[in-house]
Amino acid sequence: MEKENEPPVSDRKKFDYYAEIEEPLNEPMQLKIDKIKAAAASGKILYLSAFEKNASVSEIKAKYAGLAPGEKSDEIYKLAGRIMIFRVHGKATFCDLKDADDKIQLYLNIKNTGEDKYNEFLELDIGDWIGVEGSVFVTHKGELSINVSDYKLLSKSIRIMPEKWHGLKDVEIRYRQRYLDFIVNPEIKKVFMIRIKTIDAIRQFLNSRGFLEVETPMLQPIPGGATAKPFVTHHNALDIDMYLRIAPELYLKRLLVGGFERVYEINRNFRNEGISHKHNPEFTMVEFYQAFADYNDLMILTEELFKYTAMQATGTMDFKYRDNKISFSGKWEKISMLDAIEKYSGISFSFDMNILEMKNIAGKLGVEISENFGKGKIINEVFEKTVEPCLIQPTFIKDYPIEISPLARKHPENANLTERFELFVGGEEVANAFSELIDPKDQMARFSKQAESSDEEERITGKIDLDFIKALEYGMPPAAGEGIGIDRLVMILTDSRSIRDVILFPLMKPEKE
RNA sequence: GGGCCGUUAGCUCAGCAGGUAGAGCACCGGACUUUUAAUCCGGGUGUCGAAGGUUCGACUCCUUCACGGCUCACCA
Repeated sequence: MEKENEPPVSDRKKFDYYAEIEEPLNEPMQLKIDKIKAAAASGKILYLSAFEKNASVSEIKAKYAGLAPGEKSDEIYKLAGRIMIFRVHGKATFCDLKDADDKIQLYLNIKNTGEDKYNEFLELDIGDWIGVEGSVFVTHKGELSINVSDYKLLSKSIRIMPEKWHGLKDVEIRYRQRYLDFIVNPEIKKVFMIRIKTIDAIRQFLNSRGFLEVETPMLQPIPGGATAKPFVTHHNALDIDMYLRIAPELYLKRLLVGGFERVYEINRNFRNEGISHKHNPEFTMVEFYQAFADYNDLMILTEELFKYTAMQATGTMDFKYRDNKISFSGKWEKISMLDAIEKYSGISFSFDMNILEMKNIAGKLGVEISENFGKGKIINEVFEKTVEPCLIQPTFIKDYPIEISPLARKHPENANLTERFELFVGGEEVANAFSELIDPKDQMARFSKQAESSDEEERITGKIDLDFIKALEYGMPPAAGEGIGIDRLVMILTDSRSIRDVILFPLMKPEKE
């Protein structure tokens, strides 16, 4: 970061900020900087502290929607926004002003503003923030406009805006400089509005069902509740390593031990793994727990939650996602994992089968099986390969093998299975839930098995959280819990190709100097 | 991490069997008092992602690297 030609600290006052912005400086920017320097030298204030506006563009547009060409209002409005484009016609000028939700055309006429003010206006640049005062009218061509009588520069823009017509297409710049993306590609705001409304709807729904929103540690001494590599950090004063949480699960369950019956948390989890169009290192989940409920209760609740959320966030239950049409309406299918495999691939697996026979079948399907895979893991691999891509409409897959479900309660009818379901939409998993394991002895046994696993990743996350076991020893009520990946859900609701399209500031590798 | 592709002006993109680049928008100068991608006249503003190599000569060919996209593997 240090530059060789950087002046010593004592000379910093003389340091020319504008000369250091970028090297080399393009001509349009250089001219803007010259303009700024000249204005500053003449005592002009380029960055005001506030502007008292009395209307927004969308309010004006709603109020004067019925105005006919040639008609005008007597009322004077004060609006503020960013200049997006100029159309100069000699002694009259049009320009578009964009505020938070919409944009409106400004009209300046030298006769109305006076010569000095008019000419000064032409010195403004695209990107500048201004406050304007004027009346509403409709042009000959039918465009609702503001006839500006006075204006103020509120904040000066130094950089050049991307192109007005093609916008900003370079996805790298769009993700890195999301603010520019919002300025130039306003349609992306719809995606993020759906995200905002989705989270809001989930809160409303859970609150209405008596769930309490809580906050549990993101900085944890032992990361648990999922199988994933954690981010490691260090607490200086305590001189201990800490981990960013991979899931809130174990803390939310402690609250059930403490007597809370329904809790939820909406926030980030962090997993130190690969980045892809489906994976960002930090992602948002809602996780909730309901005492005295089992996974069947949560299937009913989940279906209601998704339907409510979809309607609140988008106003519809029918979506296009990639090449598929998805509908949240109607009753959602519930099918066990083994039945689903039989339904979609014709293979009838059972735990009575010889493991070699299972490996054989899996091998024929082209599923890669490691030596150490047990029956449950083989079944899951076959499921992912043959069934998952077919689950376009919302489908609950239930009764997962115990081998891949270390925190779920055993199925009462089959000790190889658990009371667990996942919800699939568009061929992808969006929710994962189960009747919770509440027997400390059983939980300890499963943690120990994980800790001894030959899989390195499982071992890292297999550090046993003895305090959690202790909590269970005080008695946790029967409960069911669920996690829903909000980024994934928003991707479906907005037909987004990449998780980065639904995250405001997705992680990007730092640009090198 | 593997494979494939991309990176040229502030933005969107051309270009080249190897002779150091050109359009539109933006920007600058001029005309224009209801336009809306305003129009008309004039002006190209560049470390062709970075570093090596081949060559008389590289934006172009080769190698390595960086960043990004798609895809496979793993995970949500």
